[in-house]
Amino acid sequence: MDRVRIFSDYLERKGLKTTNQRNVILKAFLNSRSHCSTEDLYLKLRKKHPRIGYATVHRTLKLLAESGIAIEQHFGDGQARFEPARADGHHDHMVCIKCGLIIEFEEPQIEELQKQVAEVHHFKISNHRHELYGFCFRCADK
Amino acid sequence: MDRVRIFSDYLERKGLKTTNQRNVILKAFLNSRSHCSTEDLYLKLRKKHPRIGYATVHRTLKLLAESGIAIEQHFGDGQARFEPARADGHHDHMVCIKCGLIIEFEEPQIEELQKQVAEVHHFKISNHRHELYGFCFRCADK
DNA sequence: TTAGATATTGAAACTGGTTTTCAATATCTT
DNA sequence: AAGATATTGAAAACCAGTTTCAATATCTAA
Ligand SMILES: [Mn+2]
Ligand SMILES: [Mn+2]
Ligand SMILES: [Zn+2]
Ligand SMILES: [Zn+2]
Repeated sequence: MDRVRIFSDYLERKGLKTTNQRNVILKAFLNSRSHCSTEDLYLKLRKKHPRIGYATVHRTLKLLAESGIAIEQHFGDGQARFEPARADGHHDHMVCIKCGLIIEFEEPQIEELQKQVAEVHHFKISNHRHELYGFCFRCADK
Repeated sequence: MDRVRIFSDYLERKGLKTTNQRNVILKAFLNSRSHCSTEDLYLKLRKKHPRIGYATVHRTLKLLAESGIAIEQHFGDGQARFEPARADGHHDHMVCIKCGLIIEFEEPQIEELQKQVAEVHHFKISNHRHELYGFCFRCADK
């Protein structure tokens, strides 16, 4: 289903209202490069919509995360980043600690193993974070 | 080698000084329950050493992390937690999002797979985080 | 041992991303 | 169209963490 629809359904279910700002922010978010911070998106929006406030951008990103359209990431630099959830499912990240490059990866065997480990401890996983920090191909050989 | 010695060697190597506060904080940290925040350790210390300041506790925990004696963790509640590094090596965590219980796990196969994934992308891992969030055995069945 | 150089300390101020407040405005329901 | 309710943007508050600074402690070299 269309993500615009998913969002308006979510809003209705929660007794919230559809507004112009929310629509504009949703569209800009979906077209944005991945892993953008509130600040990133706010600055990008400001060009065409100078009256939208930072607080509204951040509130809307939180709503998008709650509705499942956005995934909130924390890569250790102290600011939240958001990326559109993918239809093709979950992925994890490698983060270059020199240049900031983010590489995405999927490894079904790891997912399976972590599921097994959780079962051993009678732990019910609701989500997880798996991040590799280090040097990308470009930064590795200095 | 004794961790007290490791720390004083580290301080000397960096041109820093051995002080009473640093010794007291190191000992309290090593005896503390794992995964304690600066606040946790500060409050614990205050009973016997009411003149030690919060800033000194936090500065010392950072030094302990730099020297390899402590590992700094972030479990998504916005505050850093520290645990003594183990002689028996690395481990990862499951965090109960209801009661806060932290379960530690080691899974060499996952470590090996993540190493392989990194190699495919010519990425040189310097450290990683792998955390499972969900419900512990006690909280799972409500 | 002592004097000078240097680092540390604790309290308080500051930082920066995030969250909340609040009065004005927009949306929704009848 | 009017009343009820939610949203908005600017500014203030929040809060873990970090920095500042004058007083104090540690270290080094006579
Ligand atoms: Mn991603
Ligand atoms: Mn641990
Ligand atoms: Zn890089
Ligand atoms: Zn629990």
